[in-house]
Amino acid sequence: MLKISRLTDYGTVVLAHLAADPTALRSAADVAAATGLGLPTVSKLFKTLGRAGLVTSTRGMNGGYRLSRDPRQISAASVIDALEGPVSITECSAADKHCDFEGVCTVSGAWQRINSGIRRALEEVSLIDLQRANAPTPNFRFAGMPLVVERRN
Amino acid sequence: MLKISRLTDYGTVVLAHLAADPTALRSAADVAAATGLGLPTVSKLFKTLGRAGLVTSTRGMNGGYRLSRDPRQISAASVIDALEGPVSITECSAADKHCDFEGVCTVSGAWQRINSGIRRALEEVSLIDLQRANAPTPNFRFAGMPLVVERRN
DNA sequence: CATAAATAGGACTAAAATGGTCCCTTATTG
DNA sequence: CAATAAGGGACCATTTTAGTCCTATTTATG
Repeated sequence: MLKISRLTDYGTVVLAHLAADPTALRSAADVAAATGLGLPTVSKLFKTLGRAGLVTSTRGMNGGYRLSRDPRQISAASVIDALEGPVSITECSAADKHCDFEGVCTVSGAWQRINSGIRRALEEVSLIDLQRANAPTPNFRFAGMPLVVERRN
Repeated sequence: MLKISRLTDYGTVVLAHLAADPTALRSAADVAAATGLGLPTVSKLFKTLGRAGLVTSTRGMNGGYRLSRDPRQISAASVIDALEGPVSITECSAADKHCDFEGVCTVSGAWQRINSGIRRALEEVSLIDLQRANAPTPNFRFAGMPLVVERRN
């Protein structure tokens, strides 16, 4: 457990896809087709990622999305921040949250340290790392026949 | 985000309480009273922690729970493992899970690294760290009058 | 030996989070 | 002005989570 949500996982997939060619402008539909995710889902992801400043969008015909900065500068942490809100292992370790016990419960100190450790691990990995080896969807073949891969959703 | 569940958080609280005196046998009711958590909740936690081997139980009158080993040997990771199942940041990075895309999606490599980083952070913190400074519930007072602290659930 | 105090196991339910879809609006191009 | 994108947000089904409760079992004790 201690999972990121499935949407966040998908978020890294679509971002990794953009990272493959950071200058290209890709429509949500293109990315959906390339990744096998549903268009509405990809759309929703990009909207959120746009608001968070990880991608920039161009509207209108021939519009689409591209990364707002070098993929090396986009960490797994920032993706999670964008799609799930700031990383904080417990409810009370979130910056703005307060539990009625915070005076008593000084367990929080250790959680803060754990939190930093986790955050460090997440900062250290960039989109480049996520994208590396995430080859463009290969064509599966069985005995020479192309295989159709089921969509993910 | 990237939170542990509330139950897991509570789990560390009750374990930290046991860690305060590792030799003492404490009933679920005692721990509930001391921590301000509900008895059924504490009970449920101990049952699960028992199955995971983190606490040993004694049944019958005057029974209760104690840590099964030195609190220094009980890491935050093991508590999470016990209450939420093994730490794995994405669904497919869990040992037994397989997603139909694992052939294609080599994003997984990076997630594995992230996972190890997180796990390391969680291994490094023991119950001792969680317990330290988790003082026995203080008596709050306001202008000399004792204050009642609401139960957490 | 009966009773009370504990844990053990698991069913059940209300509430919250999640994932996915859809609809309507706005912007841009040709 | 028609077609194609993104933007914003509502909506609903499903799953997960938290918390409670009921019944069985174990053990100390008067």
